[in-house]
Amino acid sequence: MTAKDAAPGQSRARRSDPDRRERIIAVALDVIAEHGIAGTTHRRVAQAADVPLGSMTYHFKGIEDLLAAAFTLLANQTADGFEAALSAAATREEAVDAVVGLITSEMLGNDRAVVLTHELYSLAARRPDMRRVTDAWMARSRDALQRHFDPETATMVDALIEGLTIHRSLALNPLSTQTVVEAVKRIATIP
Amino acid sequence: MTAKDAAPGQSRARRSDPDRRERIIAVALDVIAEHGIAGTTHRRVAQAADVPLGSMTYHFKGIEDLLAAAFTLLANQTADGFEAALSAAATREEAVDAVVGLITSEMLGNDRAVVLTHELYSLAARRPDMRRVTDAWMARSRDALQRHFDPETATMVDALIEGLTIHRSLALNPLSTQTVVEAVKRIATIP
DNA sequence: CGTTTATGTGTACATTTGTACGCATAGCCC
DNA sequence: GGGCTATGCGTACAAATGTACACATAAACG
Repeated sequence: MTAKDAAPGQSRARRSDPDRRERIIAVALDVIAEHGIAGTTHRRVAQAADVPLGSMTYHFKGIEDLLAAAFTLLANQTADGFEAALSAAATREEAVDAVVGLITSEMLGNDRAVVLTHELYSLAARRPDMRRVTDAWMARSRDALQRHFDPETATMVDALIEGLTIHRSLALNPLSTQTVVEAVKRIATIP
Repeated sequence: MTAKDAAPGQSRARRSDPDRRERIIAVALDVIAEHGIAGTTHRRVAQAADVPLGSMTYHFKGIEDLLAAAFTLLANQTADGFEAALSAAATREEAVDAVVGLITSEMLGNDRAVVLTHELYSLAARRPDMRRVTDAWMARSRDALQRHFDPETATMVDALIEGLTIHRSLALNPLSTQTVVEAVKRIATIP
């Protein structure tokens, strides 16, 4: 095919913006967050992204393909932020602070992220191909944590982050930051 | 067409089946676990429960109503088991063991329960009326834990259960029971 | 036993869905 | 500038879905 995109000097701008596919994927995440997978249709995503319906079948093999792309983006974005926060920590104390920050921050804790995570997890539990997305995500998280904690503790911290994030977003009286700090410290402190 | 004719008609008359509604609800949970909310339709549930399609609209106001009933059942069943396990514990050590048992047992940890929980959470995050189901569930869990732990610790343990359950079901190399024990002990041990 | 009533079901139907595909059109080479 | 081709889109269509509703029939009642 004409996949030769190294046209020197000439901006190879085709008919429309080449970011269109990426934009559709990003918008799809918003649609999923608002309506759930059950309410995510080609037409709704197309309208939200302001592209014609035909663009959907042109850019994606099917609705499953779109979902896969969207959740892959979610996993990468989240893992990026996760790694960045933990890489910035130099000491173990700073690492604990970073973990607390991740839980209480808007990155993991906002409603959108929580909904999307749940949708992805329930999908991954049912579909093996989606499982690879969560596997890669968890592997990156684990590695980032192991920069500061021993493997077993890293696993525990990872699980604790998951649980605290969920409970903070769902609970009637959300956990205080104080409690989050205490919990992380208890887990991260080796007796 | 055939409705007006004197068709041979219904040969499978099942008049007395007072548990039919309950059975449909229970079966609906299985369908949700297998196909997700997105793949849960009146027809699929009807077929799984071996009832005619008409029974669906007869017993439920709509598909949303069915989902609400199903998730309410899930919450009650799970909370019952949760309370039972913790009520049986007499000492703090037994309570810790009970928590570990809940995480590693089939009640919370099997794939079906995990999928259903995720589906419920993502639904609850989007729909306020579903939120009441999760609220009641979490309140019961919290109370059960507070029979053995101080309020702050109970909250932490609750979140930890959530996170460990999820990671045990999703992770490539699932956490060992040994690690679960250690994590619960660290959280439940007040410094 | 005949009539009435409440309960349950078969079926039709308007919508919505995913997807395919022919046509239009912009970029590129001569 | 004139064609050629890849790229993108409008639209059509079959399948599936939620839901309403006219009927059938078991149960209750006299």
